Amino acid sequence: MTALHSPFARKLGAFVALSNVEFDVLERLHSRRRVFPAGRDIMHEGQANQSAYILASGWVCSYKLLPGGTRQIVDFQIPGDFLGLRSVLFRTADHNIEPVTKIEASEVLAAYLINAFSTTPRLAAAVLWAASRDEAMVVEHLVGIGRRDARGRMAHFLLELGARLKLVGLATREGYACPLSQYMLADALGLSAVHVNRVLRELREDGLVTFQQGQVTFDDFDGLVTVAEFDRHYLDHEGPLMK
Amino acid sequence: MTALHSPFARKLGAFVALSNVEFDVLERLHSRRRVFPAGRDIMHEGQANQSAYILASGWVCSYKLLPGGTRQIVDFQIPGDFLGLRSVLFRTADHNIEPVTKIEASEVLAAYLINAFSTTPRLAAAVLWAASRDEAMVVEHLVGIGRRDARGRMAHFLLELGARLKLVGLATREGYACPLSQYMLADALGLSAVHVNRVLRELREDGLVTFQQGQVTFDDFDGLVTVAEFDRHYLDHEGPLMK
DNA sequence: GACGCAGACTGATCTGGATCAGTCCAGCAT
DNA sequence: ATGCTGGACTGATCCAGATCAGTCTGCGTC
Repeated sequence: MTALHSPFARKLGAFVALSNVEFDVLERLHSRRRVFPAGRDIMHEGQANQSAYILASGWVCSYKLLPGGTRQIVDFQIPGDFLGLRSVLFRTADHNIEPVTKIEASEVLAAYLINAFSTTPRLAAAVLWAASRDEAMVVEHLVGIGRRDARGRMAHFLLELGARLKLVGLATREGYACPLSQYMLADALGLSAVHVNRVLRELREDGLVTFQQGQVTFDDFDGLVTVAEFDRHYLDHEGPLMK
Repeated sequence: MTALHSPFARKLGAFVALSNVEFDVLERLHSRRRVFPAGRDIMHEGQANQSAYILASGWVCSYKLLPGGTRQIVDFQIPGDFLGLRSVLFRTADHNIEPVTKIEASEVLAAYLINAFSTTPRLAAAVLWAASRDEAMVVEHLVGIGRRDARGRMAHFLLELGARLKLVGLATREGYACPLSQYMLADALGLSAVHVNRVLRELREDGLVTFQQGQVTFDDFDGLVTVAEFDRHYLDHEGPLMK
């Protein structure tokens, strides 16, 4: 059953047990499918009247630029994730979105969404859940940057990404394919690219993880969990909440 | 008209122009009002089946603890803010909540909320908006910790708090009352208490802000905005979106 | 009125990670 | 074949902020 649905519907289905009608509304939500090339931003901070998207395939990152020229990547999105939901709610985008790879995404019209809430109110709760899950990830990211050292941050980041990808079938306990450059890791983790490189080497030399040629390999999963202080329950919400 | 409503209804009213019926539903949402003393946590990470609250008066902070013993304060909540919405959606709390002062808060039952979404779907959008606004603040906080230095972080933090408090009538352009200790600031900004003290002194000596005896005074608002790289549009969403 | 305690504050020292200034590839365009 | 570009990688140096080890209030309490 789940295999028939989009990653997005699958994700929401993990929260509320959805009826066929609700699944239908969901699938019809993403009507206009579009393809974007890697590297060129699809959304800019300050831009008004942006539409939101649901990511179907590929990776993107959301980031903010500071006047000083540095950037902070807030999060990466993978298939099934919302892109720019806040930008719709706020009428003007409060962050930038750049495809890391070529992506496919379907446009979601705000009016459509509100309308779906009226006809199928449980979807409102489900979308609220998805938004809260995103927030939880940003919070975890914040804690990492505020209180973990570079090694811990990197370890935690690689594990979290693994957990998220596993959920959509793109990772195993062994590892996963990862199209991120060390520069992007640096911008995400609040480090310099130079230091990212060193930390990655350390982790590799300690036999914990290897990140080379776009491939993350867990050499010692449990060891990595330890240095990351990774909470194994984080992100598994054990089955639908609302029946 | 707005003065008649709770801070929470006021906040949502800033997003959707609410009908009287909708206002009524909103006010009935927070039924059971409770009082909690300062200092003793009202929610613990890992705790199941927590209820959510809407803060009516006082300050609280949400934080996470790391195994190492350090803590990261994720955000402070002020009147009108949701407490622990994620904990309800996830069934188990993913952070701790500690009242900074004595607080009054009204319990919100999940079933009640879902029900309100069905009868008044526009409220669903409004709550989603409020949740997104919270997320936007966490994101800004993340960017600050990741890419701003200690001075900038502190300056930005004090300005943001000012902006939020002004919205509920608890601050002016001159300053505001702030019950936070330097230790709390440290835990929020990812700094040590010692360094918070020094940064605060620097900002005071530079004639930018004074934070003494629970009182924040903006000595040079524009100067502060400059060192904080504070976006003046951040957090003012210029009137109701949905008419 | 002394004891205990929490918060603000300070100086001295240490260190994680930034910054600077590169090299060394593997494409890929000319 | 030659140059160019972007990412991975390295060594040397520097500095923002942590840590350690205090002092100095004011305030509650026994």
